[in-house]
Amino acid sequence: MSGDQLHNDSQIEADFRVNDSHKHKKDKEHRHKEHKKDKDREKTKHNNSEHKDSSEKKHREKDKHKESEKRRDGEKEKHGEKEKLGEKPAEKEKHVEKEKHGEKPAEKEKHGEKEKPGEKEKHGEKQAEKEKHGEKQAEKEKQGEKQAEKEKHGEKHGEKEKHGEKHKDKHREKRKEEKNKSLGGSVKVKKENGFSGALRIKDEPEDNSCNILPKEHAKTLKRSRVEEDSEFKPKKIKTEDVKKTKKRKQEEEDVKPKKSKSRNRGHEGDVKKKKGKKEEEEKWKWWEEERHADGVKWKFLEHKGPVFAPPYEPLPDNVKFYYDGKVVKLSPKAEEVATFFAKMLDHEYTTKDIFRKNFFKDWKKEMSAEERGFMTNLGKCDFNELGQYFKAQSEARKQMTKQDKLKIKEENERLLQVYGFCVMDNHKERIANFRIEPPGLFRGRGNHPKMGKLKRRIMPENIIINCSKDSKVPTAPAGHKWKEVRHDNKVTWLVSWTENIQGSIKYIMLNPSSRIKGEKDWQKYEIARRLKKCVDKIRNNYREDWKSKEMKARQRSVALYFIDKLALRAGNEKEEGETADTVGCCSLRVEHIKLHPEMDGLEFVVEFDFLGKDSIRYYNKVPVEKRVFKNLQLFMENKQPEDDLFDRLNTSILNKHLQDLMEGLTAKVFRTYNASITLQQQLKELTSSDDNVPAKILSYNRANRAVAILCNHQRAPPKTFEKSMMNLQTKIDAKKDQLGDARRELKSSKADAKVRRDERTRKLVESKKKAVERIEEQLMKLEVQATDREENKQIALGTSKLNYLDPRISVAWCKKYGIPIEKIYNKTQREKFAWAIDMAEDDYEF
DNA sequence: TTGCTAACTTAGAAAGCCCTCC
DNA sequence: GGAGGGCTTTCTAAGTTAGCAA
Repeated sequence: MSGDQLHNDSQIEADFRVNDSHKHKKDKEHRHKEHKKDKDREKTKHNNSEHKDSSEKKHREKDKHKESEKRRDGEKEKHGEKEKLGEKPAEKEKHVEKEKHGEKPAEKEKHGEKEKPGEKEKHGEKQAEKEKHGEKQAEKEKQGEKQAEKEKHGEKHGEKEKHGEKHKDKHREKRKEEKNKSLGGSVKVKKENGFSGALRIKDEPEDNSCNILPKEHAKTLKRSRVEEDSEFKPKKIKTEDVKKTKKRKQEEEDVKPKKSKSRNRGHEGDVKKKKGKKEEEEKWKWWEEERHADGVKWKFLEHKGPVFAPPYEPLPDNVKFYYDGKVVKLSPKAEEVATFFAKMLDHEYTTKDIFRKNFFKDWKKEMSAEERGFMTNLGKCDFNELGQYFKAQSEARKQMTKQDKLKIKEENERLLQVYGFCVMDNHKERIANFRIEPPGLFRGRGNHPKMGKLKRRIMPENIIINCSKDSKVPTAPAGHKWKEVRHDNKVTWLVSWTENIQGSIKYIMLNPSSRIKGEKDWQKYEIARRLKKCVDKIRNNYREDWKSKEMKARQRSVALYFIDKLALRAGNEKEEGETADTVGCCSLRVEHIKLHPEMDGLEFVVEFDFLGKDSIRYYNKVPVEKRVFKNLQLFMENKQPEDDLFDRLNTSILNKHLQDLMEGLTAKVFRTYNASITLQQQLKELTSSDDNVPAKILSYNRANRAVAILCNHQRAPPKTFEKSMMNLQTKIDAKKDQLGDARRELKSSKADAKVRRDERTRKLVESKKKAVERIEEQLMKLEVQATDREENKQIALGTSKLNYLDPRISVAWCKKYGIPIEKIYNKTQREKFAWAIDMAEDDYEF
């Protein structure tokens, strides 16, 4: 069932989301009103089956939660320290009783306040050990239940109230069904990736000292740099290489043969090292210079402003639009929006109900009153001629003469030269996206409730320019003016505007090769390296918290365990009806996991199934530690599928906690850390110095793939995948035949040589031998290529390579095994990672 | 503490470009 | 030389995080 069949009434969906930690605008607006209503509802909640207002409901949940918290807090205060430990006298007695009867350390640990921290840790280990090595299942479970019972105390009451009400909600089932459909049949749903944690490397034999000071990590760098918190020193100004711009074209020329060589799988030929080296020498090595003081992003910034989308060109008269079979000459505005739809006719989007509904609604707003009057049914609109016209145009573009193509290319190059660069602190830097997004129809991913809405044309009057006071402010297009000119050197953007779909701000920023982006990237990996030093401590810490008396701490620790073990994203709360229903760790709902005490011969298996960022499905079956499993059971107790799994947790709470554990630590850092450490470890495991270059590259790709799988970087299999695999197989078969022939020839020449014993035949044998070797190598390369491609069918390597893998690991690997860096990073990637390529030696350790 | 949002990173899809092969 | 196909680049959506204000 396709995702568009999901309900498209976002209100309905919003109505039945029960989440006591959700915060919404609506809530705020209605806060005072709701508060009053709340009390009344409490009285009548048992018959309350027809609530229509989600914000009301959420607010109620929130208040109940608060009340429950208050109750607990009150109790805590009353009972002093004992309460802090979550244990009432009676319970304590029970506990002593249990100990008498030979309770396991697990029980003791629950009451860990009695133990010294060191003992605690030991206990934790022992416990894990014991659990692994055959404590009786039944006993364990019983224990877990008791524990859960106790720990829920003081919270359960509120929870029950909450759920008593929830059970009444008749629409919930509907929502559940829809969610299921969404998970099972959304457009972007991919095959199960089926990985377990097997690829993960969790324990580094490194010292586990927790180095939390950012200053320390700087020592590990090749060159020292000014620390974030250090006093600002005026940056050394390095004169810009004036040739650089002119050289760009030249460079591209230089790179062409390089590219071609590196792409040519048949040849392992050297790249043009000399030219490459020269190129790099002339690059500005910002990483050898001092950084700006904290917060200051630049001292001088000058640019030419953005490039606007070309104005709309009306359709030629012979291209007709029909409504209900009759030709309709649309007004210019309506026609423009109609062309947006027509250009997407081949796309699945235009078949989706939500898309069509949103489009038609917004299109109507652009129509004249007359058009609006009679065009009331999108189904009666015939865009086919328009669609064909655009297809023909696109074909014509492909068929253009070389000269015409060159003209366009030159014009693009001219635009790039004018608008594609800025001057930042005396250096000419490339801008990433200097073109303003053209108008069109919004293409949200997954089941986005706003797909199909009209993305309006951005005008200069919508644009905020950011540059330095002493720079030449870009001039607005004739007859227009900028919305605002700002001089804010605490931000990195050059241009911004607010888009109309989500009301979010869009920016024009610098290219990843720029100093400003590179520095940030470098810093990101340094933070991840700092995490490496304290990750053991943090892991021990969260393991301890699995036994905490505080529900919040338990949830936090289990969530952190997932983030660490499974590289899940933090999972911010999202506004319902505004975006696709996707989740991350903190926003997981009960319906997203299934608990299996035993599965496929493994104990305590958690089955995850949810849509993550970009509505990419995350499916994984993971054996977890018993304590995690029991905690999950506890978190799910008395909850409905659509309730938050971690109802006491959000990303803000989690990140604040992480900040206390290590300066600069956030949930995201775990992804970077685990990705990089996995790459390093996998490279060590997979690379053999005896291998030839293609085999080593296959090992690299496999290591990269392990990370991509860990991070769940999926892609839709290329449309031409099957065909290209078949072609490759044909090539392999042909090569095998060729090899057979060559071997036969070698054999016969050898026989010949035995008889004749002359120089000529001996030489012939030699050449036949070489031919066989050459073909064997070619065959091996093809086979490696096939393996690589097959393994890569649904995995996207680029995202992890670009965003999660410390490039110095790759650089060091290349240096160590004599692999040209061009085999791993293409030109753009080399530009982005210039800092790493320059500074990492073959012995670099992440 | 909560809500809001600016600023930035991360993400997959689509478009564009260029190489290989016939 | 042009068709096919793979790699690169562009595009922009969708996340995360920090910081501010009430």
